[in-house]
Amino acid sequence: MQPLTAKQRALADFIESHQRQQGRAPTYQEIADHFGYRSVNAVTGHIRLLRQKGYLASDTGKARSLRVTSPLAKLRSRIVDIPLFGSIPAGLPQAREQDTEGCISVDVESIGYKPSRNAFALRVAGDSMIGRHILDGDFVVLEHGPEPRNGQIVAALIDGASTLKTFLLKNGKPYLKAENPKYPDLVPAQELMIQGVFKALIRRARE
Amino acid sequence: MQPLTAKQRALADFIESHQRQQGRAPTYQEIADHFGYRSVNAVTGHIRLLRQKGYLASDTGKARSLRVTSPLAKLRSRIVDIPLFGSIPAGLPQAREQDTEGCISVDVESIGYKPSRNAFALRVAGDSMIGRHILDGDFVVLEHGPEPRNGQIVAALIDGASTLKTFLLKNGKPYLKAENPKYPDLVPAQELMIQGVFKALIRRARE
DNA sequence: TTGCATACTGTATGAATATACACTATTCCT
DNA sequence: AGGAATAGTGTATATTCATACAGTATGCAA
Repeated sequence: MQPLTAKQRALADFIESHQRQQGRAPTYQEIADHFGYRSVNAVTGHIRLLRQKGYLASDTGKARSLRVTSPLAKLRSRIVDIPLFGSIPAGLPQAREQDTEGCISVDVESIGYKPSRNAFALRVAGDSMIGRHILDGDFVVLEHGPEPRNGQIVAALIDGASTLKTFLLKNGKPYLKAENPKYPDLVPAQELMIQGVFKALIRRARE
Repeated sequence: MQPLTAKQRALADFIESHQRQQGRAPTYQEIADHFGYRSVNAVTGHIRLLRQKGYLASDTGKARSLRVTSPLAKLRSRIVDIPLFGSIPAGLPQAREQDTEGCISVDVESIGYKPSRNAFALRVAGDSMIGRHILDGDFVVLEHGPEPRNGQIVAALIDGASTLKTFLLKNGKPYLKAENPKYPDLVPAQELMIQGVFKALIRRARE
């Protein structure tokens, strides 16, 4: 790709940040206003060059159709928002709207699967799953609904709090196992509410 | 929030998916076309109701300004794209454009810090960092540039391949330590290229 | 039945928007 | 000095687009 001049890079950066912050691309007029141009044609010229060099794309005649063709944007796929629950009191039937403390946003490729509407995220409290390399403070993405298979990690409601455990089948009976010797080993999974199956994990570095 | 009718939900869904796939919100005409309406006013009515109920926002008079006010979208912050390198041969000066195998896209909140232009991601190969609970196949986000502090996890170029190690200072001298007894313990960090400091981790569930 | 909300068709209009044409100034290279 | 590329001002215009006005039809509750 041909290099950009300073002005052209500034323009491209502005278009990209406007797109992200406002949710829509700027118009030529808005670009001109931002840079203090008294003529929209100052913008037109720059855009033409940016397009020739392959940094911008747009549909002729369409309003607000400017797109920065960053090489990364091409690789990015669909971004999904997964609600982060502080606590899951009971059945989480349609709890998506309530109790949402935050939001995990990742693209589908990054977490390796396409979350359904029943996906949710939890912040891990405690080190009961350290044997499976899940740490206190990690964020786990879980899928609600599917029947857990032997050995999968699940979130279960135990004594009013949701806890991560390994789901085990022993002689056909489901058990939950904590992956830390400090915790009681096997809990019969009878009457337990399995809230979700572990799908992905996000960890932040400690400072 | 008041509930939506089936038609209204379909409309909201279309607006959202159009926004995501095309990068810009649809016009009233485009919505009408998509649903086969012969009049744009069919759309106008629905939009008015969606706005009244708080599901949609738009700036009057602005083109393509429809925004779905999903409760999650409000929580989502800026999404950043981090290039995923297959391998980092040498100094990674401005290697962002090349060698990019993929793209990790997350919002800033989710990974807990704002990546700079020097951030990059690697797929972990091997279990040399299992002592720090980083597994084979995990994706790690690293920040290039800052001087690593004692105990931080870094990616270093050793024998032509980048490897994760713990950065240690012993008597003022920098060492690199693998967190697995199977690996040689301390490697003098002299002459080694520190490529980045560990900032975040993304793990997919094994199937 | 009488309303009332939803779900449309059809027409119209002004503002928003992209984009072409005509020029000037500056910088950099030859 | 001359020419090309970048960086602007100013004016104009055909679309695109949001939105208002005037209706019709249907289901649903009082």
